[in-house]
Amino acid sequence: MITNNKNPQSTRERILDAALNIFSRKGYYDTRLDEIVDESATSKGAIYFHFPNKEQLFLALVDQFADLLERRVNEAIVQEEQGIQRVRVALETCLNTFGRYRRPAKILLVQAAGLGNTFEKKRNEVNERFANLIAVNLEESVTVGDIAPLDVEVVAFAWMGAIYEVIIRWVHTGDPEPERIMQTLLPMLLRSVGYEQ
Amino acid sequence: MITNNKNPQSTRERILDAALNIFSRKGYYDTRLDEIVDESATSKGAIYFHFPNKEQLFLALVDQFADLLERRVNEAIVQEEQGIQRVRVALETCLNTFGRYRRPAKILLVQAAGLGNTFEKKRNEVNERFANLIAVNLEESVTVGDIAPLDVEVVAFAWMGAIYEVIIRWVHTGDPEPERIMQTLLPMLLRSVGYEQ
DNA sequence: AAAGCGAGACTGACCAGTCGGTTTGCCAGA
DNA sequence: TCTGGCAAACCGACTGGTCAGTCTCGCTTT
Repeated sequence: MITNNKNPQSTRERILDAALNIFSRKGYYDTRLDEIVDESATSKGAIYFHFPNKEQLFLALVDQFADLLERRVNEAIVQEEQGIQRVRVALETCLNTFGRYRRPAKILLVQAAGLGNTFEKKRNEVNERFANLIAVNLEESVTVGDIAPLDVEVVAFAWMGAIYEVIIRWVHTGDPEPERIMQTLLPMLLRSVGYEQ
Repeated sequence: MITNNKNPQSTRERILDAALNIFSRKGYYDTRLDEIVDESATSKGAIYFHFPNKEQLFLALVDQFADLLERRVNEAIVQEEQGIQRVRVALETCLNTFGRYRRPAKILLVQAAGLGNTFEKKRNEVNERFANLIAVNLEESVTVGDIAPLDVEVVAFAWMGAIYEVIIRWVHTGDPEPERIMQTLLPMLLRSVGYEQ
């Protein structure tokens, strides 16, 4: 396991790290590649060696975090038996993960919106992935009889929106704390589909 | 009421109209001022006579729509007596207004996010206005005894997020239709605070 | 004639992306 | 164990297109 670097982290990782920091702080358009170069202590050449362009560098971050989130949710879900319990742990895991990874959350939730059509496509794609995950498990909850039938698609998107907005606010202002979010949002969402804990 | 224009619409309005069209279609950064010039059949000079810069032109649109929305919600609310009924018509009015004004909605909900700090500030400001409106009326519902006590601040933001996300999806894809949104989202949100129609 | 309004050619800062060059790691052959 | 050769990884000065904003001029209205 030999690296060609004095630095323990690979160049690619250093770039991703720096990009995450700056993008999450300034947003896509206000971030200059040269800032990423400085922060990562690499060079333009290195960036363009590892990534085709600025856009793809950004999207790599989005994908990276979306993958992580999905993996965690799936891992958590399979432990539970079908029905509302799966829905609950899915929500818990999302909230937890966002809480633990504030900067990636900001990139995914905030910075990836309103950047033009390429980014919107990506955001839709990611959203659809998660909304679908929720919808499937809600549907199962209905089948299993945990909750009454409802329009799971709309509910799934509404839930995501609710989570996003509260998290975004927390990302911006540090308030309300994850603790409080968990205590209010989780029961509220479950109640919204007619499930009283 | 004499204008110095052959065209019935004032120049300022033509600019705002064109800007709305293009911004909502392409987003802030992908919109060229020259496109707005073409679409509005005016000139750079006219734009810079009426607006200090591109950013302010965009924000003028955001404000314009936020004002409209707030006015409508307030008008609707005063007709009802305090408590959950006010909450219900506030939601109804929001959903209705977004439904009727698709392009402005897109500007407010999508294009104003992720554009850097100036825009985020504005978005927060607008959000806070509406979240507060909701929170106040929820608080009253609690006082009046329509619903059990809860963390109205978190709920308010969660509701806004839920509405936003579903509306955004509709704006993008045309689906689900406002009808369906109304039928699912409204009861769901009310249920989330423990109020069964 | 002066103010109000608008036209549109022009400018210059900015910054993503390029490109010729260097360094490093690795291996084959002697 | 040295050597030379090669490619992958990396460096950073430079470029060229882009576009927000400026500026000068002209028309219209009072």
